[in-house]
Amino acid sequence: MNNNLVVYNTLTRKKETFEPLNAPFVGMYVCGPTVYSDVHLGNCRTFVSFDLMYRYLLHLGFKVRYVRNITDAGHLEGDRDEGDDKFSKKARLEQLEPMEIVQRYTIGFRDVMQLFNTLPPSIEPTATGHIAEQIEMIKQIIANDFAYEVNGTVYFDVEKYSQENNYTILTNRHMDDLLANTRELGGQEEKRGRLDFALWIKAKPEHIMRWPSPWGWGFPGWHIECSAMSSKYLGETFDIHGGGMDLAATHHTNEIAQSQACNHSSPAKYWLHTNMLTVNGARMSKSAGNGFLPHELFTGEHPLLTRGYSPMAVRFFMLQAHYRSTLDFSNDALEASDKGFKRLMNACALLEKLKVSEKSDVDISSLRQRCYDAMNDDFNSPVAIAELFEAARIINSVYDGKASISASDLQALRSLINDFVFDILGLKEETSQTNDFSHLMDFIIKLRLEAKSNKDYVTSDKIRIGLQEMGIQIKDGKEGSTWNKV
RNA sequence: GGUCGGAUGGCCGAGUGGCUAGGCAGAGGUCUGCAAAACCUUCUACAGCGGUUCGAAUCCGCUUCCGACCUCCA
Repeated sequence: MNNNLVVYNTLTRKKETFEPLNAPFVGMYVCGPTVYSDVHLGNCRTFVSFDLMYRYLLHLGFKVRYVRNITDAGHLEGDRDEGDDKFSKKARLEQLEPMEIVQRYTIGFRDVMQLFNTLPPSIEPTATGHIAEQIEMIKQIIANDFAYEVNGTVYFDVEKYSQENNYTILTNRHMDDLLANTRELGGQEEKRGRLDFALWIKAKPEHIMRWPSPWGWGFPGWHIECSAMSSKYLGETFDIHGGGMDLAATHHTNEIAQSQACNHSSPAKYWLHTNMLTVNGARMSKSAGNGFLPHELFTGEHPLLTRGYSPMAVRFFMLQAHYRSTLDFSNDALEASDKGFKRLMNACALLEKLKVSEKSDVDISSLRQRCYDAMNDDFNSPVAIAELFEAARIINSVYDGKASISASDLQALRSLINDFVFDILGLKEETSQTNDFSHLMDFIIKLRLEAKSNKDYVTSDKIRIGLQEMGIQIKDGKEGSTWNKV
């Protein structure tokens, strides 16, 4: 197995050689969406980034169990231990059952993920489907004396935990500062420490989503679901835990604490965090109201966009930046990526039309190695894409008769494109109904060729310009004409 | 205020001690009935000020500016 993979581990704040606990098996847990509203593009970026990692690990030959949860219960509005969870609040607004909300946005999420050509996870567990596991875990944490119950609500005792453990191991903050800077919030009288967080929350009478527990009717706290589900499906310690950077300070910090307090073991060996998508330099987020919804992007129905961009062009745009960098979202940036993406895909399509020669003046194997080097360096897709544009240049040059390629090099080039462009980067051609359409186009192109050989340029231009207006571009070359959608 | 991360050419975005990133846009050329595409050549760069070094965009210090997290968010 080719494994020179190095990943940036948030836990150690440096790049480390990726060595699975139990190779060739890899356990990867990624914090999924909270399904109380449409996913915005920032969410999508995270899942596209982890899709890239998943695909690359699979390509390297690892047997990956990829678990990505659906959070459909318990997420509170704000850092309060009282108040509504997001599902019942949204449900009242829309006059729907909470599970109706969950169903609607779960389906929406999966549809969008499919449009972005992400592979489905191996397991997609829901929080509501794992209430029992969460209760068991809370019971164990109480038994280990790291949690306490007050009036039907169970809190995690952060200060006690931090006496024996490094609570802020993931973000390197000082406990003193945390204690000094935590906001004074209402309704927290029953907590012993101001950093304590809820594991189980007592349901108020009007609260719809509720389950019985040893502490009465309630619902799970904000972080316990991921601890319970990751350990259930991947074991107490697994290889990769991922999520957006915004989750590190609170959600992941608390997950680590819960797992340590429950199992006395660290949940994951490598913590991988993806950076934020920004708009005009500020983070795209639901609360900031600067979120782009996927369909706004695809249709172009947004004040900041001049036109729509296809899911694959957007995926390509995301992959042109490294996952740990912020990526700024703008019409100009998308425009540039869209053109580059089409250039790459057009070259890939030409691959089947190349003529082989005796000799080759291109070096495919070193190109392939450079693609591996890029991906092995913490999944550096932008560098890999730069190398693939070199492949595109080679393809175009051979097609133009300005370079030659041997049969074996052509085969190597084909497998390079297949492996990296389609399998690893997860890009795909977007032309729909290609089959019927292409017969038609062959016929039209033949007609135009006849007109051209009769020097009937009025007709040939009429065809070309007419097709152009329909979004189909004719390109005349030495070997005849080709076409593509614009 | 604390913690962390940034500042790269017209735009996006890699790189991180010496060697072209790449894409888009711009300029010139080849090809071409026209157009487009493609190919070739080319232009614009490392926030500022010091320091280390034979050599710094890259390391160190300071300054300025920006962002994220510390409150739900991927």
